[in-house]
Amino acid sequence: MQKRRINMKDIAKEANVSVATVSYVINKRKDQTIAATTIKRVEDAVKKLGYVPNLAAKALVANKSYLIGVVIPQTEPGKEFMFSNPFYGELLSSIEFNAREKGYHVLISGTNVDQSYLEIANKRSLDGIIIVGIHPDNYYENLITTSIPVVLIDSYCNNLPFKSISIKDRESARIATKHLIDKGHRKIAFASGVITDNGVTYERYLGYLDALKEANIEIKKQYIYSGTVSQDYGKELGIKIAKQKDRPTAIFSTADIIAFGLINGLKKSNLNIPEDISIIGFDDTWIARDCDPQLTTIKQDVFKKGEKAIELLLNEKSEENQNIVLDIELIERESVSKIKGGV
Amino acid sequence: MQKRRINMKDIAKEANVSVATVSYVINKRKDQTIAATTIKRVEDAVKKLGYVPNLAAKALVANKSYLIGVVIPQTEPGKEFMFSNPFYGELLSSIEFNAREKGYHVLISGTNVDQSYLEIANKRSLDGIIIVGIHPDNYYENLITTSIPVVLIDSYCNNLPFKSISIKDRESARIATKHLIDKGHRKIAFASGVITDNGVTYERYLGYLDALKEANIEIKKQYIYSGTVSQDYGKELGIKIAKQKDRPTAIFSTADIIAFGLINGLKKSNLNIPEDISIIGFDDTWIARDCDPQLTTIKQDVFKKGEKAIELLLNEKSEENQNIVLDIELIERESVSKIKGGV
DNA sequence: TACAATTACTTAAACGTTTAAGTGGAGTAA
DNA sequence: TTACTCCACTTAAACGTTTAAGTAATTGTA
Repeated sequence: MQKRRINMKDIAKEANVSVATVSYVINKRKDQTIAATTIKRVEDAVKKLGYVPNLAAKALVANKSYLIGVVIPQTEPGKEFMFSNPFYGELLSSIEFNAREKGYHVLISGTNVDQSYLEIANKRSLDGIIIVGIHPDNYYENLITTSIPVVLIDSYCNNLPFKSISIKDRESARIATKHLIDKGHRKIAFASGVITDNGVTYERYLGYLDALKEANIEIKKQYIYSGTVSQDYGKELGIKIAKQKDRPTAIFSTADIIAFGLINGLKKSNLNIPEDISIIGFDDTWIARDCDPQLTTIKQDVFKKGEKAIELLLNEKSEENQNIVLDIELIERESVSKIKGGV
Repeated sequence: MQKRRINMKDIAKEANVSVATVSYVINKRKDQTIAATTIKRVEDAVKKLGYVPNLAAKALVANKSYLIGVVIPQTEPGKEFMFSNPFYGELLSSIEFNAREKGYHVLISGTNVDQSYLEIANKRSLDGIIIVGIHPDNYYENLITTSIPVVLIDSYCNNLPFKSISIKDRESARIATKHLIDKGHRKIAFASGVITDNGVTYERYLGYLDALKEANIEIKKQYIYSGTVSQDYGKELGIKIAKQKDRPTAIFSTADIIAFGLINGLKKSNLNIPEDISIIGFDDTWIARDCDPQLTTIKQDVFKKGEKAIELLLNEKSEENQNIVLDIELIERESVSKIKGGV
């Protein structure tokens, strides 16, 4: 025999009050006056019977689920999440932590084909959706039609009416590239994942170009590499670059994990880092601290990214800035040095 | 003005049938006979009005939420998930994928203090809970009281009545250690995270001992290291081992990520791998493929682990084996060699 | 021809909350 | 004394489903 769930009715009976009173006590409603003795009776009954509210019922009447959907990029639809890049795992941790602080829970999901994620969101009456990273174009179009609040993390859909959190992507790429230029480098490569219109990668590409232009360095197509955000691509690329005739002396990589692969590939090809080639990464995940040599990189505050996302999503006050841009910091470690025979 | 949600009543009106009929059509109930023309009318109405079912209402009446809770270990309660170990990220991907295949969604959560996770589970009427890895002891005791199905992944609470998925942890550790012995090693170290009673680490420790005993090798306390499952610990340990007087010639590490750190630490101390020290890892995550040298390791099928977990959780047929043990495979790469001057 | 079975529905209660509106009674003001 | 305001509740509808039970028309069987 299935144990019946204890509900408000049971509490009401036990405390000798009506169900409404129980609801008022449990929700600590300020606009209702309840006698202290009654409150005590209800609270005792809750403890005695081990009452746990039924969120489904609450969701039904309030049309509010206390559920936040987080969409994480996947290597392929239906395949692995991009947790091989530690950045996403850390971000998810932060989102979950901050959501729970405010009484919300997190539903995860990968990129879906067509509008099925919105269907999930509606079915579940999600209170908000956080979209991390870049997804197919039509993904965003569908999103516009929903009345569920959306926050975009790390994508540039400036023409679309979404709240967003990002960092100074273009500026940070400029700073990273300038750091290499300041060390005397002029043959500077750019290594990234796929460059898409509304992605951070494109912004970082622009920042890279900015720095070169500022320093009057010619932009060379053969120094611009783009593949996937993975150690595998980085390694492959490292080996390729090592073989290249007019080799770059420094590489700006848009992710630590690519930089990590680059180091592997270059070292495998008997090049020394930073003596032969300087490398700068992006994100400052643990990978950066555990490369050999340790990675000079652009640090972003992942925890804050998650925190702000939840804040923005749950905040109804629309006076607030709807597009938060967080600061970054250049962390100098061992993978960048002055150019050989440099000034 | 907030757009009102389209519900079954609207569909019923549009299709000129009762709400019950709509429900029967939408749920494709085999035990109900509905005229083909009626089905068509209802389906057309659904499309026309863009009806999306309300899962909260469904959950309320059915006491079923189509929601599965996944508890992921955290570095500290309230801190980051252990996604720095890629194994957990991959596992979560698999769980989410397989859950969605069956119409369920995944709610993530970290380890919580006291019984609050169960409270969440009850509030949400979760249809199942998957607990990944090891959690504080009292965590499991609380879990027993619930009527929600629980599946444990990678923990050994044999005395507790939970379904579980694991691999042959003890056996695989024995195989790994034996592999080192077969290569002529006799000074074999064991490097792991914290060894807890019901954890995989303890089982692997036993397997390590099994192999040594089989080969009549004396067990030396100074060869048994345990810290945290992180590259940081591995690196620190590598440096420490390099300085040690009677250094081991091989190390069995219970996680690729520790092995990765070990390689870094040892190389930093000017030892060569595998020439000076052989290393074998565990899990076969991408880290194993991208160490330099590439890691010999024990491969486990992470996708299958997630798949079986969902299967076991959702399967009511209790005739089935309630403790699934998956196979592993030794993957030989570059980090293990015959002992120097060996036979 | 009578009645049983089948088909194709409909009716209405139930799930566990929230909340607007209602109800007495006590206290206060005129 | 009457009227009004608080206080401390209660009543009952509503949220959007599912489903057991009921019904009316049609078909099948003896």
